[in-house]
Amino acid sequence: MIRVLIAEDQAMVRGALASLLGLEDDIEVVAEVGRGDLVVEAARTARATVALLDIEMPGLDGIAAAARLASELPEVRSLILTTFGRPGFLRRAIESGARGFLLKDAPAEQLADAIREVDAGQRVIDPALAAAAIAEGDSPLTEREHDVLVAAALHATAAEIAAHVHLSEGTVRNYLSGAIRKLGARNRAEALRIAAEKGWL
Amino acid sequence: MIRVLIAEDQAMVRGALASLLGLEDDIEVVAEVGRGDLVVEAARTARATVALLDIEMPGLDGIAAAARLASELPEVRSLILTTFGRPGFLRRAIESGARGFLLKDAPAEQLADAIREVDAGQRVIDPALAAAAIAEGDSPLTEREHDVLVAAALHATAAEIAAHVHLSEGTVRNYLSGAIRKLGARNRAEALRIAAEKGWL
DNA sequence: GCGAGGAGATGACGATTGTCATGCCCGATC
DNA sequence: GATCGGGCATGACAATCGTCATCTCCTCGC
Repeated sequence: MIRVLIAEDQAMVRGALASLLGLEDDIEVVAEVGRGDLVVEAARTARATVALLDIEMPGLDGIAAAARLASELPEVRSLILTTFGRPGFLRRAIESGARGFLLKDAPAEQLADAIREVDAGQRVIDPALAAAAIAEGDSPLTEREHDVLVAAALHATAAEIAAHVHLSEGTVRNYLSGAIRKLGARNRAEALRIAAEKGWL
Repeated sequence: MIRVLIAEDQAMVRGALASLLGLEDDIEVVAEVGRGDLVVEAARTARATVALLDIEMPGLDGIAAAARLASELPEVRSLILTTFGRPGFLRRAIESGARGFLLKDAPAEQLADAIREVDAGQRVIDPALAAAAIAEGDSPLTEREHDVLVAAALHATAAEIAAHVHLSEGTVRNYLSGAIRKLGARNRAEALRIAAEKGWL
């Protein structure tokens, strides 16, 4: 019997996935959580063997949850199930120790098979997405450029960004300028769109 | 027997919802589509009585699909099932003839009951969301301000926006200025965030 | 010790943006 | 037909933004 934990913040989808897996006679859903920071605890007490993790979750995102599982409960295999096929997400997920990466666009029948393969120790990755991730390459952004860009997504003006990342306003503009150039954008709003699309935020 | 059509673009979620509804013995899933523009056709041939519609779909969004159903197949009751509790979405959904509005955050057990109520001719609306929609009021934006804001979300510079909506660059800035003031924002990026949050785009 | 190089800051610049006053055109209303 | 208001445009202005050259620290490697 494969003991599965489901981590997904939308209760309706969580319940629906559980019902989908309930149809399989070699799979048992032993835990359901709606927040990323409850994953490790629930996986331990329910003795899960596979963790099905959404990325967008409150508390802790699915990639970070996979990293914690890998370090604290390495016998639990993580399978990321997410909406967005951002190459950067796939890369970070694999680096975090996830064993599989599945899109919610994939047909429902594929889920149980993917769980079985991950449970058997194999890796499950959408081939097209893997190719895209390799072609995409890594983020060209410096760590500071990345931080400033993230702050720019939350705060409107350069002065606010500067206050939030503890830099001077001019330096913020310098980093933003670098990010804009590297991303081929024409202003910070476009740079944010591009970075978000590629999963580099 | 309640004959349900499921319209949801993410195949995995669509299949999971179908499996969830399959557990109910008075509900039958008679059609599944992944695009909004296939809803009316599928509902007609499958003789559905309730349409479960996601909002974010390619081809035609769920709200527009509900409007088409209401005019072409008025005997089919629409139930919107969506991720975002944006008050503007609820308002537009109801105006489009939808009979229910459910969030994916709601517990899975609620789905079958909501479908039964909608099928029986009742309305199903999350009370908290309804209150928020009433408190929120309607969008304060002019039709032109709305158009320009939408164009601003796609095109980066004022000149590009102007070309896209067939206005002069100065006029575009005037409308953006009005939208920024009405939304309490401090620049166009913040105005876009606020409008998107409230479902006014 | 010393040079290289990265992080951060500064100041200047031109371009873009946000704001405002003003004017024109046109359909609606009285 | 006069008036009003909305849609659209223009021009001017200050503030902000994007870019660049330059400077100071600090750290690392030799």
